[in-house]
Amino acid sequence: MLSKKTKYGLKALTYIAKQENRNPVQIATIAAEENISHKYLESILLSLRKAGFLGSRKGKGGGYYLLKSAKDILMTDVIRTLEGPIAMLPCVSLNFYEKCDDCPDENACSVHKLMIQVRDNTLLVLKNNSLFDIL
Amino acid sequence: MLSKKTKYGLKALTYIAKQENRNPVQIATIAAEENISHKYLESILLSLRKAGFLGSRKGKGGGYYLLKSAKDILMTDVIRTLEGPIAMLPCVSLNFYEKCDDCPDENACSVHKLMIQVRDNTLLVLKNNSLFDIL
DNA sequence: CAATTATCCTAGTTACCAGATAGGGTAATA
DNA sequence: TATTACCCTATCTGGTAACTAGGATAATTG
Repeated sequence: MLSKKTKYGLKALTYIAKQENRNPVQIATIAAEENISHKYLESILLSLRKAGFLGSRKGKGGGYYLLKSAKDILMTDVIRTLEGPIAMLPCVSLNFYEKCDDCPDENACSVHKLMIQVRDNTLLVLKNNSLFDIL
Repeated sequence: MLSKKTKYGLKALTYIAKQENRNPVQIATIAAEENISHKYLESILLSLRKAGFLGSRKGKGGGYYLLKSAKDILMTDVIRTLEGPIAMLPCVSLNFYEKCDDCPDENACSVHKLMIQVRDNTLLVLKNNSLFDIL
């Protein structure tokens, strides 16, 4: 299951990407329009800024804006930033690999093999979708 | 992420399915072989029995055994029993649908559409894999 | 029958964390 | 210099995954 954090983050990014002009969008605006808790959204946007997706400006007329083209923001990257691993098991994660306590040999594990298939199919979708694609 | 419950359940099922004969397998045996907490596994196998995958026999020589052919036990069914929804968002779940609090119109939600794609691709894999296939 | 075996069932416990909140600090603008 | 809006750290709270405890119940075997 995707966390609300990731869902909110994706919705906020699309909201910002949808703007006609390039003006920064304020947290309060997004929070109100997308029905997200203001303070919670604040922390999410902060993560997205630190990860290099967003830039920000303080003061009057400030807010958040995209740092790259929507076509260059891939779903895999956003999800890995906010959610963490995309795989259904740590032992099949490409970016957040972790060994299972219970498996002596993961190549012999039937669940492992199955989850690699799931992972690859999921990645296929997420890699081929940019922020631009989901607008 | 898949819970350990589901992972343990799948491993236990494959362990039972691997038996040469049709003799019941004891919880203790599976727990030891697969490095799973005995008591925890007990509750998992109970769920699988109630869901109709396993049968059980008490007393000496008792244990758990498959109620259907391994080919008729689909990954989708096992996962839905132990894990719940396969989809990444409640609003795109086929079997555990739930409306999102924040979305007034889910057909207008960009995340919603993306997650439908992910769900369909995941289902493709899980539907085409039975217990027999992952042995 | 009685001893043993192994499942059945209900009820905890513990630790973690997602989601949300609080409050002031800091920088930019007008 | 007043206002705006992001920046940052800390904290709270409810839910739940993972695991544990202990006895009841039923089947087998000698």
